[in-house]
Amino acid sequence: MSQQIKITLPDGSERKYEKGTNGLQIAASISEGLARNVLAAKVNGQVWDATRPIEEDSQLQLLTWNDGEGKNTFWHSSAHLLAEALEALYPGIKFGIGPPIETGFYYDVDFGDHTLDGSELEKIEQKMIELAREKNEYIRKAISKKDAIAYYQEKGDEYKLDLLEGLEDGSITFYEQGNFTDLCRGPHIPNTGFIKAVKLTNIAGAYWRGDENRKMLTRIYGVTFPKAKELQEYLTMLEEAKKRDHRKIGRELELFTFSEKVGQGLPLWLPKGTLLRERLVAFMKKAQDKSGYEQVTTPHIGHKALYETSGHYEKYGKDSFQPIATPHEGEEFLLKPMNCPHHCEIYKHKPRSYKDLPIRYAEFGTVYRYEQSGELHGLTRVRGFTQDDAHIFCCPEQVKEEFIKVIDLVLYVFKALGFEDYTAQVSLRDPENKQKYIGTDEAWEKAESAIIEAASEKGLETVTELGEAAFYGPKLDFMVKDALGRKWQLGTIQVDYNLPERFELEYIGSDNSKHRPVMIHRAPFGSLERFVAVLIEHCAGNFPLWLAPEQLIILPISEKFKEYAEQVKAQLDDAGISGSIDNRDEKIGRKIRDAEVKKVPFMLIVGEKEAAEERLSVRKHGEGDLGSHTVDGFIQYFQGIIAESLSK
RNA sequence: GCCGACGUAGCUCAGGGGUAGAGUACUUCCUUGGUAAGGAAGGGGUCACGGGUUCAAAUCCCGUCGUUGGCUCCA
Repeated sequence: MSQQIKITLPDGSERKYEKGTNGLQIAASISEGLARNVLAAKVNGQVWDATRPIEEDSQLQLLTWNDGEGKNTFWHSSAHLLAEALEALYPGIKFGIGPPIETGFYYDVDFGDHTLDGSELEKIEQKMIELAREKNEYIRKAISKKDAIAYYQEKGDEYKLDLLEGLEDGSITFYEQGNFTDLCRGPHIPNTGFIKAVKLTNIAGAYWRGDENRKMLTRIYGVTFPKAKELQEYLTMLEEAKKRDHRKIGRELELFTFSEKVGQGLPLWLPKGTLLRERLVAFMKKAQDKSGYEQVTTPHIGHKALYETSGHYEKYGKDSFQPIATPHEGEEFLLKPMNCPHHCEIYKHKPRSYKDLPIRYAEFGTVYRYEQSGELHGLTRVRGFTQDDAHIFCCPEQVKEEFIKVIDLVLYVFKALGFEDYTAQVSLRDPENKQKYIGTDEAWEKAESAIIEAASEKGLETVTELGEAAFYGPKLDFMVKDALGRKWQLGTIQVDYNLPERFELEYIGSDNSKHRPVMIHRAPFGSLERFVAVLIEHCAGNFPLWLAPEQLIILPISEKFKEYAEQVKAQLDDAGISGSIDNRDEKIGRKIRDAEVKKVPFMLIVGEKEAAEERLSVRKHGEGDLGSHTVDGFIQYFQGIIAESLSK
């Protein structure tokens, strides 16, 4: 007589099954459709193969493509399928690791002498589809460490042997599908037949174990789907994302450019891009003025001694732009990589009282950092950029309150610009590796708890990363994704107990003795460059009216109405609204099309009717004809939109 | 910095051992047109740069620079 086990489903219902029944069988007992879609089973909180027998009473959740863990399992199994195809096509190659990633999976492979060409990917995709059609089961096998080592020694795969070294005997499993066996913890989908659509997206080099001193393997990225249609949708989405690429839109809208002669990673802002920047700067200055900041201005270079004092020279000197020497005296100056040392010296220019604190110095400071050439990317990663930087000098008791105020400012900025989808990351130091950081344990602990408390008081949802702190202090970063889903850090708030120490900053307390202030570095945009890049991708170049570099354009029906167009322009100018006139010898349809393509928010069409009635035909970008308005009426409407978006 | 790919007109791209092509943009002319492309003509490129092979290189080879997808790094 067989034993029964009790299975509890997520809805709380309980069912009895024979001991040793697997997730797939349970699914089949519920519905055929469910059985067809089950990728894995979550048994008592652990993701298992759907085909793995369940031996005791358990909580069970059947995972499908709609579950993140289901997708992960699917892609992980796809990585194995890729490996199987590769082994069939390139016998003798060696394998590193092949995990699922946010979208898809990759496998790191050592091809020996062969260099994989992008044109070979199609052949590999076909092989994968061919193998998928065989519907080979993924078979889990426990194996002893000794046997596993023997297997890979025989195969000559030093990477798998390296991985095995870190594994404990008794917990090692192999997974086998078709003719391919891989060292793997699992879990996997029931069989390869679930994989219906395959796209290998790109090839890249990747160091074994991420260590640049080890061998570089060939990393093949791919993505797979249970339905061909979903692959099509994914590819369409990628194409749409490419259209939002800030590099493309930046060129088309004439916002910025790069020049080989000027140097890589050094953006050149064109007039329209500069206007956009200036609007952002004005916006930030206004918000900061309200929050008690004072603007300061400092030079682009600073004496080497300044950075020796700050500690930056010791830490980054070798990997920075090298010092600039004076011709005769041989004094050395550095291009400033950050503004804070300068601001510390401003703080120091006179004695400070506790009554002066907090002091908040803000500067749109342009800094220069030597970024590795391979790391440069459009405006998101450059070598010269302008931070919306500020440093708050306060007494220790004020840290949390100041921190909260800065969070408010960051959230205000994000809201005004429509960034709703961001993550807030608290970066703490790596407790295992404390010597990487400057400063005492006590100071670090104080700073870290101030951040955590401030974030929680603001109700901010945060993720915490150990080891991601700056060398001088913990921080709270705001990250936003670009069009292609790559994460970028924008706003940052960082507590610093270190620089005040190094610069010997002081204030006189109410007890008439000297005390050390705490510094908070903060930049809500992060850098204007990166912010603009992400903003462009966020709105696909359709900037909110108050930011648009070209807010409106007047389109005369024919040259007969040029004079009236000029008159309208003058009226708008008087109201502080600037716009140009399209006086080209083109039909109105053409002028409208060109303005639409340039994403100009408003088109004001003026012809016989409008000139006679002293009115405008208003057309809104992306929406079309808004009908006839008086000039004053339009001005009110226009200013109303701006006022509304800035009042949020 | 490392691995791979790419570099032809302002832009998007075709071509490919025998001194360069399209569309678009630009200029001029015709047209004076009412809500997403009116017509015609014309100008414009050391085919990234430097070497090599060859009777001949934009094309093949090597190097440099730049761009790009990753990796590593990121005050």
